[in-house]
Amino acid sequence: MPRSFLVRKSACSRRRPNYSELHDSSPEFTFQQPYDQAHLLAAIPPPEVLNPTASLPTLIWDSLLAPQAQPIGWASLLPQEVPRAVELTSLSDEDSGKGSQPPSPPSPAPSSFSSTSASSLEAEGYVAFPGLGQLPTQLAGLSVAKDSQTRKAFNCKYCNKEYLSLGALKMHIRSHTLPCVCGTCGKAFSRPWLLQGHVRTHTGEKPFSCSHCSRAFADRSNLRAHLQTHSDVKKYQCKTCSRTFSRMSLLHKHQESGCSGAPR
DNA sequence: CTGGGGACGGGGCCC
DNA sequence: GGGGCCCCGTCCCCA
Repeated sequence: MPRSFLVRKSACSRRRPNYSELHDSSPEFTFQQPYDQAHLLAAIPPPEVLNPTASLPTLIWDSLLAPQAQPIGWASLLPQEVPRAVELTSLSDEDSGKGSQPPSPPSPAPSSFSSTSASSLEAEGYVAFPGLGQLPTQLAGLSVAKDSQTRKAFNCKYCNKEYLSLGALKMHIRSHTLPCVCGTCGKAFSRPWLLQGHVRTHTGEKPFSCSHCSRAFADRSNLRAHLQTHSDVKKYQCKTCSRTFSRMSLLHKHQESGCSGAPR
């Protein structure tokens, strides 16, 4: 699915995504530059708490994921560096980065989503939005439908997508409201860890390093893709010519350009 | 044209 | 049931 679904690629510094058009204030999460280098260094957690490979499934290329492929330091730059955050309602959310994250100060404050019974909100015709308090269901873009049986279905009013659970819908709605805003460039994201990954583009932090070469990556997925380049047998194979590719997109390109059928 | 890196999205699993 | 975390996937750009 296109990444533009949530946030259309735009120069970060150019515009603030239409988050503000959906509601008018109080981003749930913000990051802001400049980051304190001392914090970046001091925040490197011990290896035992960094074990991003622990839960990786066993795939053909997983053997390449050596222990070095670990975050070498997630900068816990947040607590001191969110001067513009109106209310940092959930620090733990911010720590829930895309990759495995080092420990962070516990956050007793739950997000506004979880602080109120969804069902009671629903019953009252209200829905909670991060940083927004509660909005009338109609304004929030939430509609509740029932199928022909007894099971409830939750429809997003922004796109009419249907979900079977309120939780799934709430998460989906975040993709419309984009509550996580970068304090540096104003770009908005649906989830804290997306913002966290984005912040790395500002900080230059690259916690995921390749065990086979000196490269490091800010994104675990990109490391995974990179590891494919070290493998003779790559993950994606053309059924016609048996040629393998490191990425699905490359395989698609290969097939679209007309596979000759001859092995290469 | 191909390969690879960077950035980022949603779905789903697990706790 | 909700949130954290991870995987898979895609698009864009560049060499």
